[in-house]
Amino acid sequence: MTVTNDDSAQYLIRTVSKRSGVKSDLVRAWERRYQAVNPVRTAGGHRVYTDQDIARLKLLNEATNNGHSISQIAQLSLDDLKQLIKEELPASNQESIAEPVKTTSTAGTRDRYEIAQAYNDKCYAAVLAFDAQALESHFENAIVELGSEAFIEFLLSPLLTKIGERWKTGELRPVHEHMTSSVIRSLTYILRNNNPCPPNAPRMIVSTPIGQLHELGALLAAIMAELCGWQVTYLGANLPAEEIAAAVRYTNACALTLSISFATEDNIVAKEIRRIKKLIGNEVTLIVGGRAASHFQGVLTEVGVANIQGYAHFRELLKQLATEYRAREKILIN
Amino acid sequence: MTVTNDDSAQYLIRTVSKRSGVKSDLVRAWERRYQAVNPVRTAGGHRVYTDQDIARLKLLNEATNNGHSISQIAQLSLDDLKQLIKEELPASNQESIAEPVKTTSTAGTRDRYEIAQAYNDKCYAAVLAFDAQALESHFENAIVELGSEAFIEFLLSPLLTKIGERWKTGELRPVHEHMTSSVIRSLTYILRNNNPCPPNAPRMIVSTPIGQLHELGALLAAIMAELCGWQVTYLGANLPAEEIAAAVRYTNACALTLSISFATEDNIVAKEIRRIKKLIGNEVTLIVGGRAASHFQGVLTEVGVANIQGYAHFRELLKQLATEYRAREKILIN
DNA sequence: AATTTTTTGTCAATGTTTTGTATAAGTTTG
DNA sequence: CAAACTTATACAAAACATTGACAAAAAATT
Repeated sequence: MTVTNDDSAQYLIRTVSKRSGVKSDLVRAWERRYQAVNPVRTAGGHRVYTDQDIARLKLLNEATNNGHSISQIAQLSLDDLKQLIKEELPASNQESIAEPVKTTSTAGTRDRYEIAQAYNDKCYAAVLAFDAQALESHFENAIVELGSEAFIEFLLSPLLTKIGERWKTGELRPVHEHMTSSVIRSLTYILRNNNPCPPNAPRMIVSTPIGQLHELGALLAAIMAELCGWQVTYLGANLPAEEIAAAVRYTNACALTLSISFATEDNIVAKEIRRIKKLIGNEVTLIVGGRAASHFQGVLTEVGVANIQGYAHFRELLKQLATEYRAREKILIN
Repeated sequence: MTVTNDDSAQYLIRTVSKRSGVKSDLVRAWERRYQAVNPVRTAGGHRVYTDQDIARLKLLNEATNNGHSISQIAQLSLDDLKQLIKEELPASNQESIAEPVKTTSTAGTRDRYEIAQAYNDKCYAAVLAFDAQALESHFENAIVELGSEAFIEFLLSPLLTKIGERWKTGELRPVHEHMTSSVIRSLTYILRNNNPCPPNAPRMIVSTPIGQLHELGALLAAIMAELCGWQVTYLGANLPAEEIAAAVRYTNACALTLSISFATEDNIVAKEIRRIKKLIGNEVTLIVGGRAASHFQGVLTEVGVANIQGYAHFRELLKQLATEYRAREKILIN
């Protein structure tokens, strides 16, 4: 993986420093002493870096903070570095000595937004070109650079919206969406490992009712819920009410999220939602979101479902519900 | 997880000390007096340790605390040390998570088969219990312990067959399959990373024709193809002929694999296969496999498609085609 | 039981390496 | 021209290495 990335070098050293968190002097020192990066030069000799270089420096920074010596890891490949960081995570709970947890000089919200913007363009271009490898590679870098939260809020969420729109205009075909969701599904693995879910996390099922073939929205919901501390079982799209309800029962889930991104004229969706509600009962919180959810406002209010109003709203709801259920769980135990 | 076979992970002594709980001076003393570890050195003479060294020192520390004399145990192997610790505390504080002990020397085929057998039971139990987390965890361990090849041949392939069978008898519901494929899809990431595809790999599209909702077979095919050196774009299940053909065109794929695991009475599948063949032409190799593929033998021979006869057959075909296409590519370049 | 020997963890002295940062003087860029 | 780069050299704090010594604990011997 990550074979081909955008090789187009474009950043000067101050940008690289700002984004990676490594001071300019140090970037040069690492290059001089250990060839940690190999930027090309302008005609005048200024260093020009690629996105990969930034990701690389960011990882090197993190790894050195974790105790690796720069001289030893400077020449590792991007993949090896990622591996290295990943292996660090489980070790952190073994720390006997209190460590001065170094605040990784995180980019400000403003910066992140702009970075995400740049990634957004690249990712969309990859989708349009049907280049799954490039898409995955961009996503990987973006997760490293932005962190999971910003990745979802500033990149994934807008990107999926954009894809949805372009699909309607005909610029994209259904396969584009399939390919994209395929890439994102395999990325789930990284995101999950970045935020290992707490042991007493409440469970949630995420799916799409019958007739709703678009799974990007559901996928986004699943990822967001995981990041908010839920233990999510994602089922994919287009499932009958009975199946969804069975999954809720099996997992003992306390919430079910359905994504509806396409407004159909028939009343299948409404029917399915009613059936689902009946099957899962009132103990399980039913959440419905998606671009076309408001089209079914009638049924939603009828069965008493909160319609999600965008990213922030959903996130709040998830966090609130999670603490609520955790509290309830505690009472049951005591 | 946390498999310690990464030779690239290199730490200086302070980190080793912090992680293992053995003071730096003592680490050096143990090395000097008993060769408890054999760190390599930097050009300047600093000791550089691996993850294994850390694990080793951790165990040595624990063992000495338990009353063993360092001189006696310093040279024991990692496995022996683990054994030692285990015998000491039968049920007290089992703090360390049971680790999938990777035998340093590669297990023989016979062993692997048996190991896979054990995992098979565990995995199926997880599927039955609808426990996605457990399933993912078992898969992760199995990949480490068996290696990608054996994982697919001895575990994944039989497991999916079993799931398919049990689904027919009604022991499993469709959701079980959805959950399983969801887990496997996110696992794709690991497998891909284990076998980075070569730069000049031939491209393949994997999907399922319309009406075929079962994606496990396709997923398995995709994973196998990736392992055989293909660059695979997986599209999921239930796609119309036009979409699949579009994907082939976009990616310039030289092969298309379809999985058919359910024999329908209507002739939609036959129709779709004919259309696909027409759309992609003769330049693109069309491969059809799956439990129910033989049910459509008529169409398959009509359009000239090889029907896959099991794991080994598919694997051979993949490798053969890959080299064939790579050779053709070379000619085109020269 | 008392004495000697060995084992083992810790420390100190002294010199070297690593590594982040700083300064100076020249060059490129807009 | 000013701001931002460049190279080259320098510097100091932190970390590491080696050697040798020392005392408590454990084991062996008398």
